[in-house]
Amino acid sequence: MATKSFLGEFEQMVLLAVMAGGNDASGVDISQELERSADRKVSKGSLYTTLDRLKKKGLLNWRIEPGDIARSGLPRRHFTVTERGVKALRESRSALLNLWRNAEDVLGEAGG
Amino acid sequence: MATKSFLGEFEQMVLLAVMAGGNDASGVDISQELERSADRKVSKGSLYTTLDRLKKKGLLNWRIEPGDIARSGLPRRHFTVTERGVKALRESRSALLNLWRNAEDVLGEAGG
DNA sequence: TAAAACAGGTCGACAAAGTAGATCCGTACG
DNA sequence: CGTACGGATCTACTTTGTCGACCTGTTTTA
Repeated sequence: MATKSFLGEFEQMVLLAVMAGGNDASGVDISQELERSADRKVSKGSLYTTLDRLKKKGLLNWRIEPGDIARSGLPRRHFTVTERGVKALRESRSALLNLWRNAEDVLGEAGG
Repeated sequence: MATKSFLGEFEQMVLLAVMAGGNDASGVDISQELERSADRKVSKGSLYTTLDRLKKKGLLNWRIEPGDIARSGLPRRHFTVTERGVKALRESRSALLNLWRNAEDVLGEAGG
């Protein structure tokens, strides 16, 4: 368990946002999900940079969807969290859940 | 809501660890809690650096406890999460909870 | 009592993550 | 054409994350 690599806060959120719509999101989907669920506005730069890093770490992948639909013409990327990504997410969640549990007195119940 | 500042992953965990034992932890308490609940081993350097930064941001405070106890007459710091710290933690938790909820299909239930 | 062995902490430095603005490219529209 | 626009990339800078080495008083102990 030595060199476990932890997810940064934003990385974690991005990964989660990718999965939110069925683990096949476009850049726009992601930023909308982030804005909705985390009340967090991100710039394109921030988002794509993070997406790239996540891929470099093998936690995420994408395929190019040749565009001939809707707005027709432009290809766009569809992102998918990999197995490793899901695993990292689980670990991260479990750690946080533990910690929150122990601080519950002050933080208040998780449910609310 | 403009310049909301988000907690980094580690900062968050440290804050949580401080509260775990009643919001009055020593450096050692914190690193033990981190190790126990998050299965995460941290060096003194990492820990104290983060603690300092957290204080600089007003999310944490400490007082020096003059040492007069048994084997260690050394003074040590006792850390406490501030109101703002608790607030930041709550926000962070709520965002993550939302995101997790939407990704539940793949991550599995939160309860476990 | 000098010198290890310790506990608790501080420093300096560097890697990784977070963030945004300018820019680019192909398409739609007037 | 020229402008607006969605989608994405690049460049560059700030914050966080992480450590190892060093420092300072305390006990132990030969």
